[in-house]
Amino acid sequence: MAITPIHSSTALLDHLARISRAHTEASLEQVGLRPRQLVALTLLRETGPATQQSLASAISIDRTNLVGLLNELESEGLVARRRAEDDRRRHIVELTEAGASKLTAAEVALARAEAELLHGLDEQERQTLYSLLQRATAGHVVDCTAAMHERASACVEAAGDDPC
Amino acid sequence: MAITPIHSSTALLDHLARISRAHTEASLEQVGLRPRQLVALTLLRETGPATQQSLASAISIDRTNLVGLLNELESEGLVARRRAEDDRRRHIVELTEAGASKLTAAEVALARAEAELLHGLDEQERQTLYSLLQRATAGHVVDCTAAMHERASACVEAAGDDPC
DNA sequence: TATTGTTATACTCTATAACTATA
DNA sequence: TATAGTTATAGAGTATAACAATA
Repeated sequence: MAITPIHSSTALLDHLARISRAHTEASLEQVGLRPRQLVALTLLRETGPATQQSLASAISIDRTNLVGLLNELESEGLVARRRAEDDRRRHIVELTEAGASKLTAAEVALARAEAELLHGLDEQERQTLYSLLQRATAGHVVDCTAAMHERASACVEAAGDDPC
Repeated sequence: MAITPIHSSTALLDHLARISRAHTEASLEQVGLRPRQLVALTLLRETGPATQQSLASAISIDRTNLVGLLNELESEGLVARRRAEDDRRRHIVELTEAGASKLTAAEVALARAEAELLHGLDEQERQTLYSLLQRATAGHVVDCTAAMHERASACVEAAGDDPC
């Protein structure tokens, strides 16, 4: 039985993400989205409506930078902001139908570039990678939706250092 | 047999890489490395000595930005630059023993943060993810080492749009 | 007093163009 | 003329501090 070597996925993740951006840049630009906008729309679809603060922490960008990002998306009608009724300090952000359509269009445009990115893997392995990425990321965003903000304090107590 | 849904790993990759950076930032800073420096050292270890241009394309950063990155690494004795004998325009970059040690130290420091990042996956799944990432990235860097630069023209013809 | 969203701003990262030395 | 490395610099991305509205 061999000694388990040090397997740092950190560098590989950073590396592959960078390669991915290079490959998908053209496809995204063609649709008119930037990488973080794609991530934001994807997360809004997966988790539903969210406050700006929960969305910011969920996609790991600063809340101050999310403002401009949402301004752009909102001006294009891809997301909608409304005041939360129970706490008028909060904005509830949600994906519009146009946003969902654009997201689907982006994914179609990305499919080819992504196949090129992952040409070293066969179809089943790509499914496995997707599944693992999905579950790995899900462990960090699942409690951050707007619908759950009432349970925020309990969440923080339960999760320890998870800032959602 | 179900229709295969659109599985865009692009957003997930970008997302997880960003979460990863947030988690590993402290560990890396503690060792004194930045993310791209970690990637550069890792790739130099995997592929051996490389020219700056091949290294730049291999880790997907601009060759102009690689200069400053290598200046820092070289001033700390982590990498060494020497002129290529057969073509004095080229620099051959290689990992020093100090660089290899620092890389190992970084990986040890990262192990804990990485476990936290991937807490949604069990040990076998983490191994699978690592393996998939490694093979996915290997498909983009395998022909870019300095030892292969003699075969560069043949490589370009064979690989089509691979710019190495 | 604390929190949400916002603005202004400094800092880092990335990409483009031009220069040198070698080929 | 073309290429490898370098420099300078503009643009995009990111983080920090302060403010207004609300709790």
